[in-house]
Amino acid sequence: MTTTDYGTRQAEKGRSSRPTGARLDERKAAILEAVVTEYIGTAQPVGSQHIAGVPGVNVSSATVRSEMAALESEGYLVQPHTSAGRIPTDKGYRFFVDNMASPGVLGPAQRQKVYRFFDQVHGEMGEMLERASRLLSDLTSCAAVVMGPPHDSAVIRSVQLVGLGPRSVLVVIVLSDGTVDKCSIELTNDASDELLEAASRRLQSEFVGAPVLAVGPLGRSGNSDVDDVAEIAAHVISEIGQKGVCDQIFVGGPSRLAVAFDAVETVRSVMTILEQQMVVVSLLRDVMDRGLSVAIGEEHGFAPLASCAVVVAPVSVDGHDAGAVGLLGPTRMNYPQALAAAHMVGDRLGARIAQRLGSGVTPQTTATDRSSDRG
Amino acid sequence: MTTTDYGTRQAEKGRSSRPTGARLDERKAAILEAVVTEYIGTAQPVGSQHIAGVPGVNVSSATVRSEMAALESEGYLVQPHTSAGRIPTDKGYRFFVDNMASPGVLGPAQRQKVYRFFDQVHGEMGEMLERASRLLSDLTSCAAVVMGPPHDSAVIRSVQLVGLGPRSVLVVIVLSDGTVDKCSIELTNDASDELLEAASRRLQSEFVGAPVLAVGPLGRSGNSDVDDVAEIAAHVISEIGQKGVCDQIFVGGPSRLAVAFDAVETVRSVMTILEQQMVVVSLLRDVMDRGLSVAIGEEHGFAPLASCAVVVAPVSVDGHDAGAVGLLGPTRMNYPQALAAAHMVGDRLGARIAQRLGSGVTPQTTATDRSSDRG
DNA sequence: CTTGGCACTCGGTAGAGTAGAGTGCTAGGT
DNA sequence: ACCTAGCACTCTACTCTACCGAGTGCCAAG
Repeated sequence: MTTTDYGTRQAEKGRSSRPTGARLDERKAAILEAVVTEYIGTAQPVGSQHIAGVPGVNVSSATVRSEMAALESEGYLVQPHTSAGRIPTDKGYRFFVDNMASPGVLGPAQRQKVYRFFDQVHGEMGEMLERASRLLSDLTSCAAVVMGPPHDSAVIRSVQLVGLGPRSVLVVIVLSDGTVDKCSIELTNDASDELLEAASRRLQSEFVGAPVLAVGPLGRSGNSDVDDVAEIAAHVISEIGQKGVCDQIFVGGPSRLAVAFDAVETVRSVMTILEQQMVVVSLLRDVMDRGLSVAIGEEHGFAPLASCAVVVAPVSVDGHDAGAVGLLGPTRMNYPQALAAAHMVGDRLGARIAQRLGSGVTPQTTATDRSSDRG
Repeated sequence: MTTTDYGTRQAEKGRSSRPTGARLDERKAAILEAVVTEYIGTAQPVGSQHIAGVPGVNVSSATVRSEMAALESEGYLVQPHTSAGRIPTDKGYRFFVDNMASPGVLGPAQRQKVYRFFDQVHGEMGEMLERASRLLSDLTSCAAVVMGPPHDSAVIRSVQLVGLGPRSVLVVIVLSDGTVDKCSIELTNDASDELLEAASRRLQSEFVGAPVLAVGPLGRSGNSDVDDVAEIAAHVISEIGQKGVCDQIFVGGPSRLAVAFDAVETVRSVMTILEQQMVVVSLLRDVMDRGLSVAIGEEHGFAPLASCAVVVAPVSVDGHDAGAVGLLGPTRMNYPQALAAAHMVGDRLGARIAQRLGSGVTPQTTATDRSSDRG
């Protein structure tokens, strides 16, 4: 047999490994990686035979078995039941993710999709984010989340009052990040177009250029009618600033969850979560604040999503936080692909926003960025 | 054997009924109704015994059996297999819906929810519609769709150009129905604030008060810089008008589908449909154009939704089309409840929009409307 | 025309048996 | 000291069978 001679003595494994499994010797790592890869692909418990053959693990199934038993006792794998194959635990996935060779590459077809998307995308910011969420979900077959830039660093570019009915006024503000927010208010008295015009001018001169978070009460100018209207408007503007980021979230392809999970009950509960924007936002922020780009299973401390993994990638414009993209899927999601897709889309999105805003990001940065990804 | 002679002559039931079953005698109708009601509640095939007892059908199970057999041969019921109970066909549901005693009433708790919602709801139009879709899905445990007013009757109230970057401009338009639409454009040359201001004024004077559909090419005014910008802006505005209604659609509670259908495959395909706004819009419009408020199974001619029923209710403001609300669920959905909820929310929504816009709808109309529903 | 009775049908469930995948252990080889 | 082939064992998934029960259609009596 060809199996007679192999890595005779790749043996020093158990020696160098710390008890809690902070580090695994090379062969264990290779086996774990093979198990995870296989399980991600098939969703079936992986037996030692399937692993014995893969390149990088040129040992017999018997050896694999004993290594797998060790990996199980260290908490990286579990058996659904005796005499079944092994399944990775959250800890197993975590090791896999942390030790992934490359950050992962998208297939050429998928990268092409991304490039074409960002070449073609146009229209308004929200629309772009929404379509980006669909792109991401398309690439990864996961549910995707795209979170727009937080308002807290945004500056007001325009304030306008538009009369809709005699006492009904729409306050429209445009922020420097390209988002438009709006809120309708009801007045106690009829307001003429001239009055609204005057109030608009007052708000413009007061607030344009100011950070949206800095909007506060307005001093009286003397014209009490104008002041009344402007005061109410200033109030809702500051409210908009407070509520901050929550508006700007787009979920793409939740239906992917229905195919990713086979238990209907799981689908239902996960989708219910996804419908609660606040929860999703805080989940993503929390993961990012902890400096992670992947949260697996219970790592995010959010019980209803214990069977899910979350992948996040920041979007930054000129070094500033400009939101994030995220992926939600089963813990056995394709991490290399998901990470690659999330980071690539996140990068591109940031570059696109920068370009659109004509902010400090230079064309070179974008170009370099891009060629490095292509090469 | 008992099998020696049968089919004596309970045969003449076929006699009085028209071949296509346009009309059913009272007892058949009562039995059909009982079967549908029971099936809606339990999702289990309904046997003759369960029906024999219900008020309105005070006959023995044997009689019910023969009537059910007749109903089956007329196409109102089917048996999943011999010696199972009966399940309504689409035709059966159709009869049920068309002959429902009342348009259906919501339970007091649910009506209370609706009233509270419309008392408390505030903020901008889109937000209200979105929250309404959640309300509806809450009330009915179906996926809900709320479609905003079509733009085609809307008049432009305001046009504004806001500079975001040196060559990046956001076109913001406010329509008379309270919606705000926006689109960013890229210029080939840098534009100063003054230039944008001038172009804004030009667009304002040209288009404010005009129906959004009437926006067309702009004549030259002489100042070519201003004209260039204004022309591009006019173009995107007319595009916004064209794309019309598609922006304004809100889907609430798609996760309900995951509990309503037990087959994961069905969940996936239906949800995929729901993610395609265009399709949903045309579906609702189509059903409404055919003068229906319910489309059951294959009635809507949309194969992927053959196992679904769609309930729609128009939203009208002062007699004009102002969108619609819809519900999507399994064909065995609770039609009385769904119809009642959809119509009630549709009505209230129309009244609320009217009130907000201060349009021709008088306070009385609203008040009457409301008390009639309450009484 | 209705109803109780009866024979029949057929899906769902429970139990037994089997095949197969996978394991842990051990003895032998390098 | 480690790897590997072989082997006995375990346990799930699947099949087959029997059976229960809900439900039906038909009939004969009221």
